[in-house]
Amino acid sequence: MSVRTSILDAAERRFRSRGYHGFSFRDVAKDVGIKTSSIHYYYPAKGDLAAEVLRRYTTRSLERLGPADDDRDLSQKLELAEQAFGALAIEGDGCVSSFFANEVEAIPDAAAAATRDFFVALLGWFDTAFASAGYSESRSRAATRLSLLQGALLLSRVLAEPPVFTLALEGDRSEPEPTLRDPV
Amino acid sequence: MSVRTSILDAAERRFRSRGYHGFSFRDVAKDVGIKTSSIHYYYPAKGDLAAEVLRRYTTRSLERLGPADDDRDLSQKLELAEQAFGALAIEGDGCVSSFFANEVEAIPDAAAAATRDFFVALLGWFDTAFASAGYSESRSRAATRLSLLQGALLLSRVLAEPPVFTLALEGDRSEPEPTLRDPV
DNA sequence: GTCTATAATTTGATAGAC
DNA sequence: GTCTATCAAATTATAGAC
Repeated sequence: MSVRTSILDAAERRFRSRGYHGFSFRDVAKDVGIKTSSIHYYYPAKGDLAAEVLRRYTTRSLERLGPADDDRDLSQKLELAEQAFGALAIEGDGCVSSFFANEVEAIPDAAAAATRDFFVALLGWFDTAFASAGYSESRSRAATRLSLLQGALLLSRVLAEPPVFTLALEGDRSEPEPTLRDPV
Repeated sequence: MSVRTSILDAAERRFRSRGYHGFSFRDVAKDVGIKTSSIHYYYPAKGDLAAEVLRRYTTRSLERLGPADDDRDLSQKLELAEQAFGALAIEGDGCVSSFFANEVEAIPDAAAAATRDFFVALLGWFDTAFASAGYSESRSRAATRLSLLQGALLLSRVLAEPPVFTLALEGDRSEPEPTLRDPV
């Protein structure tokens, strides 16, 4: 595996577990077994490294999910997405999303843009999946679905209890709450 | 208003918009109009300041929501919670939750503990609200509800579009997706 | 209580040898 | 490409005068 890839891998792990400002070039250098100046050789600034990690993550995520408009069942697609997020919950890491969510105003422009691109891409994927299955209001359904997955991941991470992720998804399959769906 | 309170207010704003490591004592000092050493007088370490901000936020949130088991309708309670999170979405700030969600492993113990306490408290509030309304599986419903609100807030923040919050909540009120609720 | 001054460390980043 | 050496700036935090 190339040094470039090793750097990306190590940086991704650090970004996911500690946020943008939660680690330094030294940490990554030590992880990879090189010196900090070598990281700068591949990625001039920390923001460049972050943006590249995010772009790779977006690509990988979309590949894992597959086309949003192919002939698979909607349930199959949604379940796949659930599994993808669930895997992150078990690893105990955050998603790239929560990644820089709170720090979005405190990171370089390139990294912030890549973060937004990730959300736009995933929201679009869910939107297309719902629309191609014939559902109306596909965009709000997409926003709901993505929000639920993100939030569930957040909870399981903060509470350090992966089962919380499953619990949150279970609640979504219970009988609907009439009073909520028909507000007074 | 006391200096102590001004410090907490300024710190809370900074924590919410930039994360734990996204600002320095200098920023807060400048916000308040004092010197950094004065902050240390009230809060010896940054972790103490963070923990206090979080504890205050938890208390304030619970006060705003009111008792989870009083005789108000469930829909009324849920709507209040929705409004509370929605207000944050409009302000463009994150919730204390997303606060340190991703950084939870990179912040002092006291702050991490206070972050978890917040989630436990809010999860408990929803749980009690559902249970006292006679709903079964109140805990999974609570996890779902809190996840949805957190995730919707996250999305609206990253996409810098407060309406996304409303959109995500709307999707939850649409007709359920049969295939999802009855997985193959 | 608030300040000045400063310590001690860490940070992202650069220059240049090999 | 990877290293050594180093920089300038920023960071949390402390000591002590007033």
